[in-house]
Amino acid sequence: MIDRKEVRSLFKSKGVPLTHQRLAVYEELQARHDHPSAEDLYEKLRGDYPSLSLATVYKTLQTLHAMGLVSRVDSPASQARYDAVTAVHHHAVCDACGKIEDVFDPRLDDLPAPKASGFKPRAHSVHFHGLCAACAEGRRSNAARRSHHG
Amino acid sequence: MIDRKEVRSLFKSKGVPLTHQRLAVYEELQARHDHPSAEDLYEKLRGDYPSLSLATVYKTLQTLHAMGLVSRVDSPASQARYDAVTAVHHHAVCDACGKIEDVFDPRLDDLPAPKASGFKPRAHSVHFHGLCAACAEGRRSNAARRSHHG
DNA sequence: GTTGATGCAAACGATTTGCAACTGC
DNA sequence: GCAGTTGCAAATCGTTTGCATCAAC
Repeated sequence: MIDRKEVRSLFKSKGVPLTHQRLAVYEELQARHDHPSAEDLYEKLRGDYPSLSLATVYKTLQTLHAMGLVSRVDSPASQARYDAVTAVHHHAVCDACGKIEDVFDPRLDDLPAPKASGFKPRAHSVHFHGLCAACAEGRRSNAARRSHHG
Repeated sequence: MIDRKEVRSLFKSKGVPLTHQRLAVYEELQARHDHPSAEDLYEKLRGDYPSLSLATVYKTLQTLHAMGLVSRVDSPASQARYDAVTAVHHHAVCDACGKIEDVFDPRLDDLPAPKASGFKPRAHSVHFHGLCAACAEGRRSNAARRSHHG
């Protein structure tokens, strides 16, 4: 748990201005564990910050994510990607070019089920994130694929 | 590998009309392993089917997915969900209500890395899919959250 | 011949962007 | 005071939908 003082000094150390909105979004996110969306946070924080805009929440989440203070659940890919392989398998996603490779490894197919809270698992999948061979070598041959957000 | 004859009889057995477009999308998807998006498929198939529309590709992918012939990579969630927990952890996603629960289990944190193709893994996460306690019991207390697509 | 799929264009929801006003440092 | 952020509204992107036409069975 990172307290307000630490947050303040982390922002300072990175030279990023700490605004009320940024602190509010971060503290709200710290206070709950239901993985809210940008919209959820906006609706909640509107009460305390009537002038807050949804665009600011989005920008703030990007900032916090870039600083490593928050994580995004699921893939940041905005487009659904399809696969004719329906057998159990997993994926390796290149963070640089967005390429998705299939990973077949029976050791990944049988993982301990989540114990908590009565969840009834039906399936699972493992996503590796890292660099594909091409990007790791520095030849950015696939880089064109990804329309880098920023 | 499912050949054209099997595809035809599978459609017939389910009473789903097999159109040229559906066969084309499915065979294109079978032929490649780069996990194309709907748009990718559309651009590729335009050459052979100049009258093909993007909407048809989307509808066809839904149909194929419903029949279990293709799988979607990543989560079908359309909204990004955030989390102030940046430590290594995993997620259990309820297919009925969309609720996301954190899963902490050190046995999931150290999985065999993908061996193939020179991929350099940096991190990974496991997504369990199934039913949360509430939905498994039939009380759909959280169902409102999910604006069921269909 | 019927039923359901296609193609088109408009609608939609999530996210981003341009720009003027404002605020943290 | 200045650089960088905010708020607004419009733009953008992926995806869905309504409806008339057309193809599969």
